[in-house]
Amino acid sequence: MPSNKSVARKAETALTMEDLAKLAGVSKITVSRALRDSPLVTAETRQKIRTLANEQGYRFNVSARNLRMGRSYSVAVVVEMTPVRGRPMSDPYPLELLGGITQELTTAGYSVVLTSKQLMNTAPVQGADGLILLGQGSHGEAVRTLQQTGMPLVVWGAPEADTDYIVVGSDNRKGGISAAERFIAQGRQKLVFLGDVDHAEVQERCAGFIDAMGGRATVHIIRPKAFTFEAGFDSISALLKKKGAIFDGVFAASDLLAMGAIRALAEKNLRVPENVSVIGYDDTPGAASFVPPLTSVHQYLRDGGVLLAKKMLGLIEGQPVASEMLPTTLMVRQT
Amino acid sequence: MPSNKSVARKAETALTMEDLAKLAGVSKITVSRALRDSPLVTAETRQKIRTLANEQGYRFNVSARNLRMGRSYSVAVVVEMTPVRGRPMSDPYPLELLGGITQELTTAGYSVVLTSKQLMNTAPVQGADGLILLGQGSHGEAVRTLQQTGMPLVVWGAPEADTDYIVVGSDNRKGGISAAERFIAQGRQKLVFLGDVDHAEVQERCAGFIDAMGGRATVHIIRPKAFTFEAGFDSISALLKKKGAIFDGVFAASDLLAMGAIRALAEKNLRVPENVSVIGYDDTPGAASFVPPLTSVHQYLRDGGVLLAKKMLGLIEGQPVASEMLPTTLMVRQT
DNA sequence: AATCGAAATGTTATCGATGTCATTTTTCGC
DNA sequence: GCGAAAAATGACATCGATAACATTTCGATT
Repeated sequence: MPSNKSVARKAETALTMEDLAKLAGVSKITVSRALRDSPLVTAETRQKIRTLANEQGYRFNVSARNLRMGRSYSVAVVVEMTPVRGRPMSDPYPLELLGGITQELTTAGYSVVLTSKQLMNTAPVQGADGLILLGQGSHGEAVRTLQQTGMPLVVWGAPEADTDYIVVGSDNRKGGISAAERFIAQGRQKLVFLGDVDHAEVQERCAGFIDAMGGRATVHIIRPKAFTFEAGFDSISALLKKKGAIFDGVFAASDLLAMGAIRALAEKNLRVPENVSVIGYDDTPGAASFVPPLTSVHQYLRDGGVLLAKKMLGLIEGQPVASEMLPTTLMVRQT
Repeated sequence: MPSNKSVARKAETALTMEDLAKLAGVSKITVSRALRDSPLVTAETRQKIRTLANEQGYRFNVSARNLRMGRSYSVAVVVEMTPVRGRPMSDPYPLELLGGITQELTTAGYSVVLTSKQLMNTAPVQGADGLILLGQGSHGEAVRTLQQTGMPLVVWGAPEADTDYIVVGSDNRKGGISAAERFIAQGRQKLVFLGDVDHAEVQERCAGFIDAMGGRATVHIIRPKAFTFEAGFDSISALLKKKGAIFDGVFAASDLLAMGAIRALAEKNLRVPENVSVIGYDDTPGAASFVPPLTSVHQYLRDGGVLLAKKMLGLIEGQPVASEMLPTTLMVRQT
């Protein structure tokens, strides 16, 4: 049974490496080395000191190391934390990215400091070793200003033309292509793309989709403003009312749009996928449990977060780093 | 036009207070005081030093202060950053809370360190001045362990019986009451509550709702497992198929449920609100732009975040702090 | 057994800001 | 205009960990 020495100590002032050193009968630098797994210390003494540290409930003082090292071992992440019009409700997505980022950076010994555009000039952000930007859509000028500070910078989103900062994003073009490939395999002839192509990412999906179809089918584009169930329902309902509007496949820019579309089709007694095949985007939780289970393009957001973090670590360590797009996977279900 | 001295300096080693002191012809402690708005320094010299600091692009060294002060001036926030079954899609809600927390803490000079349950025993979290827990549902034993560390602790959620930690949450009971009051004012007689009452927060809403009705109407409870549009649609569709099931009001535990309900009613040509009145919960963005605009119980999540942060700051400063529930507001629209 | 070199450990100085106490400057009453 | 109190400023030590350099210990080779 372990002693409760450590608990008893809690009230007292915090232990330092020097205290441990005295207890172990060594110098404090040896303690430092032991706790950092330095090869300059015997496996034996390392072990001795580590167990001692545990017993005594030693807590490493981050500030002291940071001061000495001239680094903060922290990365600031800029997130939009208020609901944004246009992508309502459907968005646990920044959270998933954050999950990946946090996991990777924390494991590497960095802390993740959350911030927003408005708070960027506060000391903790200014003092961070790097900056990760999670925007939706374009960043442009804001990024340019940030680059001038020389702080390592990584951005989530779609790569833009003439920029030289590191971008990590989901390959929307390939997402569109994978949807097209499925429709080709099914021999669909008259297709509908459903989504606001003013949106940069949606634009990419649409372009990849059309290019991959390569004229094997007609593609009619409908551009609802929102990404919601409602918008999908209404768009397809309206389309079905027009006589002569016949189609056998729908590729939607979000799962909610796709679900709305399916509901609209069902109301007109069109069967999915027999009459019309439908593919959604995002593979949100809920797609799989929808009735019928929705075929959807999966984005690896958590992996995206991990990748953002890895790029950042690379930049901090001065390694060569390049932008990268993540693959997508078409999750084939029953639509 | 401002000089670019500061830009020129960037490449060099960072400025310290001592450097500023030399430039200003004072001692470094005076610089320290000036930048902290200490009353021990003349308004004049303070101004002089501040402008100098700006010109030179001085950056405060957080680590040095933290070491000296024996504090980290950081608060760790524990969030579940993977999608959780049961509350799919519908959740930008931790983000809104985070927004409020970040705003308040950062403004108060603290940094917000993001973390997860798995990463709690890493140094940055261990060294934080406090811990905010954003869970959904119960915390129980986990909280108890944390309390033993003596670290200030604030939790988001519903207050539980025999606990003594600080809780901030939305007053679900009052949310239910406000819905009831509206139905009473409208003279509705046969009501439906739509939501999974196994969920602690939903349970509260339902209880408040029924208590406030005080027998003025019958309340039939339907408990879909999910909070989705789909679930709402299916639940109400099924109910409408049963003959004899007549009702003139629906109170749903989420906006999506309410929207699904409305769609189901519309399919049976029941008019909202003439035949059936519907009230949702959360007032998600999208509720207002729904057709028809949805009446919903608004939760002040951002304010919730701010309040969490304020309680935390209070705890850190040793002030007496109590748990608190936030009010809700019934946003009356057209349903 | 003596010597050399590698391995292990120790000593000292340092990172930048701030509390404590000492010192200088200013203010104000008579 | 002098002295005492108040206001403003400064010198020094300090927080805890680590890099650079110094020293000791140990092992192997001849």
